[in-house]
Amino acid sequence: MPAEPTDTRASRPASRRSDASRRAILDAAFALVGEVGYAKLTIEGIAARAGVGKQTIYRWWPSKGAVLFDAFLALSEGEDGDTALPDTGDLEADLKLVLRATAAELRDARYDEPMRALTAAMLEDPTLAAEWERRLDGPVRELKRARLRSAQSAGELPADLDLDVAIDLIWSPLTSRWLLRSGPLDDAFADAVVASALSGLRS
Amino acid sequence: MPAEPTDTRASRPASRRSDASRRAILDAAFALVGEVGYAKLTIEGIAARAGVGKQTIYRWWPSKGAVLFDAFLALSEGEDGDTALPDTGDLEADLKLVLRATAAELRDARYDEPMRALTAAMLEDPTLAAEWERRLDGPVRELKRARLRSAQSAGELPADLDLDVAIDLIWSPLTSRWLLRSGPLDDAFADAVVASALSGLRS
Amino acid sequence: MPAEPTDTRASRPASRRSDASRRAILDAAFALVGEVGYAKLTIEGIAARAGVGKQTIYRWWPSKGAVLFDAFLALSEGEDGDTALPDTGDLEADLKLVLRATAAELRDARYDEPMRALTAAMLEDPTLAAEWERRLDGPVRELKRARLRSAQSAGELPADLDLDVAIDLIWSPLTSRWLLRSGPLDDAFADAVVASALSGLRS
Amino acid sequence: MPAEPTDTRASRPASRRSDASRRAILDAAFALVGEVGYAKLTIEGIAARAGVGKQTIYRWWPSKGAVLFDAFLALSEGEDGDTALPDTGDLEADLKLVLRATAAELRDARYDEPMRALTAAMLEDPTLAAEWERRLDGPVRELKRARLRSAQSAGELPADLDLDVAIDLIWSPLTSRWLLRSGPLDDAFADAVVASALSGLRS
DNA sequence: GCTTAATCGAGACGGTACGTCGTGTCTTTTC
DNA sequence: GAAAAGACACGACGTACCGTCTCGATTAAGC
Repeated sequence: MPAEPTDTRASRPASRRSDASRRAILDAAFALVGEVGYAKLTIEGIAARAGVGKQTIYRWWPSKGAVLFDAFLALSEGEDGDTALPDTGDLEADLKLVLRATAAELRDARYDEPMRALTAAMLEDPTLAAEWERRLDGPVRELKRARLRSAQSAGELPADLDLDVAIDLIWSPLTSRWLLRSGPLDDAFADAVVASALSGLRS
Repeated sequence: MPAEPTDTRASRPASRRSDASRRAILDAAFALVGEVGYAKLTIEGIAARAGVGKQTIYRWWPSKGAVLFDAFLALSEGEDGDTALPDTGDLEADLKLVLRATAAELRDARYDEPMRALTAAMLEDPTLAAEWERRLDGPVRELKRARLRSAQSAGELPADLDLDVAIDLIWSPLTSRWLLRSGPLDDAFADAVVASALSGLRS
Repeated sequence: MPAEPTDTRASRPASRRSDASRRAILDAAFALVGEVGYAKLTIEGIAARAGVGKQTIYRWWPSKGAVLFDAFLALSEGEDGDTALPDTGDLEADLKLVLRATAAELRDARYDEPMRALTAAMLEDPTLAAEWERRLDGPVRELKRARLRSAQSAGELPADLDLDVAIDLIWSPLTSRWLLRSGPLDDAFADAVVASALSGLRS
Repeated sequence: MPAEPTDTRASRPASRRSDASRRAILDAAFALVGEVGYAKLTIEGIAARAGVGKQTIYRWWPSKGAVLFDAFLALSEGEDGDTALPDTGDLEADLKLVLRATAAELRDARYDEPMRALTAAMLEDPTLAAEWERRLDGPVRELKRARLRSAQSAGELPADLDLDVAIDLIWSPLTSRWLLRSGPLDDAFADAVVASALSGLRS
């Protein structure tokens, strides 16, 4: 994984690393994985597509999974406005909104294959999974926690609720269906999951 | 994937296929994937371990993922006693029992890596995922549905409940945590998920 | 090599060997070697072309070279009228006639590639070469010797001439040029070789 | 075949080709073909023996025959002192000397099998034969021609003699016997061929 | 502004595995 | 009991990538 991602704004003192090559590699990796899938993604292919020597990739990344990972990071650094989940005071409505948006993204052809590839990479490489947890999933999970805590303060959720269990209950049905394509990822499903999770299956 | 799995009892007249080789290949694949992981699992390695020519694998399976898949099938055909989920009349207790058992299995070193590998294979090959759905996950899901229907009859669950959503709500937190190693898979987690899913987070 | 070739006219008592298959194999081998060359000639290819099981070939021949060899035998058994070289009393004229005919045959596309193939087979397999010597080249060489002996009787050649050296001197330039394609195989060359061999390079 | 053979003395700027690997491959090919014969010579075997990746062979040579060919070239580049045939003024004696030496070389176990293999390769691949003609046989033939021309100047041979026919007449009996093992390659044979060729079979 | 060392593109290298083809042996079924 | 058919263990094919290693040629730093 690349040394330091977040302090791009600041100094960057000692490195003569070519940013043009870095971007070309990341873009090529993202584009390629969407075309051929993770299994057929190769370092050589990325290098050729990016117009870059193989060594330039090996110098900065330990594996194709790590390249792919950084391609995702670069993507989310582009947007990254979402510093918080919506909080209108109506938890159920807010969650439905969020899950519908997530489902839409997972249905988007541009992201489906690459994210599936990244998931495959993490399945086979625990260090990637840990990095994902630290850099992307962790922060997002904290946002989710914050929204649920807000609901606790508002009395919408019990104060002693285990937030990690709650988050899994709300979000994992979506990712689960997506990963194994075991059902449609539509708004109705998102709504049903939120409603059921909040009110319980028992009436 | 081999043509006919279930009619092993009957004739099998037209094929000169060697059953000894088939078993050796399946066993070797299962053992190897536990040792080296899915990414480093190779057809050549399986053939060598099984004492078999590569062609014998290529003749009957289209990919290493398909071999792995059949290795799992062979495994579950061995046991296959579980024709139903426990039904004591107490849904919550029964589900806790089942989820605890599932969690235990996912924690078992003998199955963790191979199942992770199979999941990776299915992520990269939709036809494998479909086959998995048809042959293993589908039947199991039907057992789950049956148990929930029984609970509906007993008045433990509302009659108009969407059973597919319910099943996802109950089981996906477990698989989700397992896949990305995002938390412990202990009995407490299993219990908490079942309780929350049934009673709702709002309670 | 097949057991007994020459007594085909007579009994054939104990063998249930299929003559149709034998002919089909020999024809297929001869045709195939003309199309793809010796290196790419395969037992499987011959069997497929002949509509015959591989085992039928392995049962009766030890190698693809042996099959090819028999294909040639079958060919020359068809003709085999030439029980003697022409003997008009004029040795030089007779030899020119014979060498021109040989050169013409070597130029014939139908025989060039197959004979080249057979030569390659003999280069790599001394037992084939020995068989060739015994069954085809030997008898032919005896015909040549007979013609030269006749010339000795007629006083055209010295009585103490080493006939084997003489035969090599007359015939090997032709085969040599043919094998390595080191020059044209036309009538002029044949004539020049005969003239030079008989009269000597010195004057 | 490698691009430039003769300008080894000069720069060689543009190629990053490893000379150590090249030599190892050539040596391995020559050694192996002497041990197992041409038919059982494999690229894989050469690579293994040379301690080299297969791709390094495929990168620089189109076939095993071409490798073998270069192995011979490398050999003859080592010696290559023979810039002319002996010329004592006595053509017959000189030719006997040369043919005896050639016969001795063909009898030498170190060269017999490899040269036979190279001949087989050329039989099956006309481009190899052409290259052989251009690089080895051609120059040698020029030396022969030069010696015969010298004999013409000295009045030992007629001025209008076709030198190509003469060369074939003198040298092909030797190669012919060698190739098909149709007789002994001793000094007596060499002497008889030279004497007969020069003086003619008709005494 | 000059130099000098890290980085770049390119690509050869020793390897491993790919998926295919042919070998020679074997077994099963048909004639 | 030979023949067609074809599965099998084996081994080589020729290709694709791996990750490492030179090669000059930029190229940006610090002297």
